[in-house]
Amino acid sequence: MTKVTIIDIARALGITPSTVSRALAGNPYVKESTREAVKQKAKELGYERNVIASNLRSGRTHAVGIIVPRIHRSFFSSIISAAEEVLDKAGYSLIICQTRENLQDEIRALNTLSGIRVGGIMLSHAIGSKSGKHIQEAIHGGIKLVQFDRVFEGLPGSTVTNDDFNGAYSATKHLIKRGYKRIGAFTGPLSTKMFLNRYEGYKKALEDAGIPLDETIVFKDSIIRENGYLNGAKALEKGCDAIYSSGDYSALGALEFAKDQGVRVPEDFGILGTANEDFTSLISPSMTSIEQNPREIGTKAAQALLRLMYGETAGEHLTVETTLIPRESTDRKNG
Amino acid sequence: MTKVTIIDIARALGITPSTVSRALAGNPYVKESTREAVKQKAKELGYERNVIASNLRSGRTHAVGIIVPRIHRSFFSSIISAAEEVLDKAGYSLIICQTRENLQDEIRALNTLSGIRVGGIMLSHAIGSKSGKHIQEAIHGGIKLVQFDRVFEGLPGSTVTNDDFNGAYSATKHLIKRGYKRIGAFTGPLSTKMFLNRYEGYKKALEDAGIPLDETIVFKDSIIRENGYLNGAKALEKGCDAIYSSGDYSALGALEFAKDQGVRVPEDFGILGTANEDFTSLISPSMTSIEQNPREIGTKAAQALLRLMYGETAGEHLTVETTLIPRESTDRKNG
DNA sequence: TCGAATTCTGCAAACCTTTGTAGATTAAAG
DNA sequence: CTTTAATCTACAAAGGTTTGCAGAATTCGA
Repeated sequence: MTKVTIIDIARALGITPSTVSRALAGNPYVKESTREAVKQKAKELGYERNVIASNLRSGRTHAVGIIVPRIHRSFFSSIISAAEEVLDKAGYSLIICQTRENLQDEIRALNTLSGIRVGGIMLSHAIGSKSGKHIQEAIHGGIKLVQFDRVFEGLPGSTVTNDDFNGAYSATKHLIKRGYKRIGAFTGPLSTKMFLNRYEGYKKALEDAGIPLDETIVFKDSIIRENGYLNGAKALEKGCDAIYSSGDYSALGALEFAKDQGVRVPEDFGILGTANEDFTSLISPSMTSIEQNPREIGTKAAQALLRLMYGETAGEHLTVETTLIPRESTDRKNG
Repeated sequence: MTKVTIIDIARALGITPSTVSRALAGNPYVKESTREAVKQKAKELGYERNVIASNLRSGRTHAVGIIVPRIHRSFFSSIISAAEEVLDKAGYSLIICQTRENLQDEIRALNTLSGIRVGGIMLSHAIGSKSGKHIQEAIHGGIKLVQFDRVFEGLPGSTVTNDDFNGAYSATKHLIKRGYKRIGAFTGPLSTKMFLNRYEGYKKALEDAGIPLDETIVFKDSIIRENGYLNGAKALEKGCDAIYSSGDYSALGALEFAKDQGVRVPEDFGILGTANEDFTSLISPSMTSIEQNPREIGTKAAQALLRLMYGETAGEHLTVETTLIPRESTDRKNG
């Protein structure tokens, strides 16, 4: 049991706890010789500062929370990993909570963190969470907020999101450059801002290349593998020679359909996904994908949170660029 | 700023803080009507218990730490995810730390957690950590320890590991049943207990089937994809018709070599990996693999930690069974 | 109706650190 | 040798909760 306190040190040296506290805290008003003696004795007795007591005095923990839908999704775990590195260096501990896409769990997590008196919260909200009201309520008492990836508007604090428009734009442009002529799109519900932005990027790239938009080859229910398979069939039927997909799994579905039908990829059919999941480099043919750079999202979100807590900003909106990773599934000789 | 305290509630009701505290804590000695009034007033004033203060009084945080090499490795993030669910239900927060396989970071993490006065630590040690000495030192003061996956012997507390012997045994048996006759093994350094156990399981399965062990088709440097490719070549050269691998990535390498050479999988060459990485179900042919059930490891580790903290045990050694996931890469008609 | 048992509540200390204020000591200046 | 300034240290309160002990109120049996 370690229970050496500054009182023990003070007693051993015949001085008071306040002096010991100041000596340890680096207060310049304490004599050098005293400071040395204190440090010496502290080490000798195996003193360990009681963080809880010092937190109580200051009213705030040296911890921050991160709330994500699912920890084990590679996108989120990469963000967490990067954020942890930044926060650890700054002397903050990271408390982790997951919502399983569920509003109730999100509220629970917010309450827990606010109860612990964390200095701030990094949040990517659950699908089941339809407005930011409960978040607004939970972040009283000076708790700072950084939203990343999935963002509600109208909340205080900072945000970090991907530049989805440009990601989709450069993806589509990549397909055009490779000589594909009739490029279909896989996307999700356009009510979600992220999907909308990607769709806009896709449209803009077509427009800039003088290719008319054909809404019959835009598939707005393509976020899972099965639908990718089905919509891949439809796309081929409608004469597409390439697909830009908002996700890797739906792109994989289309790839599987093509292989099943003996359609050659990339020669006759180009496929490009989004997220750069691990498997994209491991399957055959390997799949071109848009890397979202989750580590950078995590780093920026953590740094933004530190700035909020230090009072260096009242809120900022950061974007993280995406990176095109070209692979075999679009690697055909220029048209 | 929420700064309603039990003192405010007490004052508003004309009673004392101690009664309020007891009422809120569910102490049976407080009158039902008083308790109701307290709860009512607490809600009315928006009271939020100051966890820091209560921790200071009790000397212990309602938090536990988890230390892993890398958060974003799917095996570990699944463990973390499952552990979080158990701990959250029990009212504990989970603080996350990563070592990046580095001893220095591991020591830092241990010190941080011990400084925060967590109730316990779940740990899978870094490769760079060669003995448990620094762990021993850090877990003074009643902090409980659960080691999982990578375990040092001789430390207090509990452990949770896979049943590697049986996993390898049933994997090898699966290959034998499918009619493969000459089964090679991919493994890592046998100084690591985990690899040793798997190797023993492989040997036992051969022995039970009356197949003599041939050390020339045991490849002890096969944990990465590249070596899997190279050793896949050697194995085929030596007449193997199947490979049991301690990892999925090296198995993938062998699979790629077979495909490059036109060797048919599973007809002429069976391949079986370990870890059941995402990609194993996504590649073609899909790969049979040993699932390690990381979620179960996480669940058991968290439960074991709770039992330690509640004083229900002084230490236990749990194993998690593995599960064979049969897929195309070994799916040939019985020889 | 009285005493004892039971149920309930208050007092005050304890958890350990930080910090404003005031007092003490030393050094420098007159 | 005294005054002023500069440097250092002590005192005590504050931060909010929990809990052992004692005392008050209530209930019950006799």
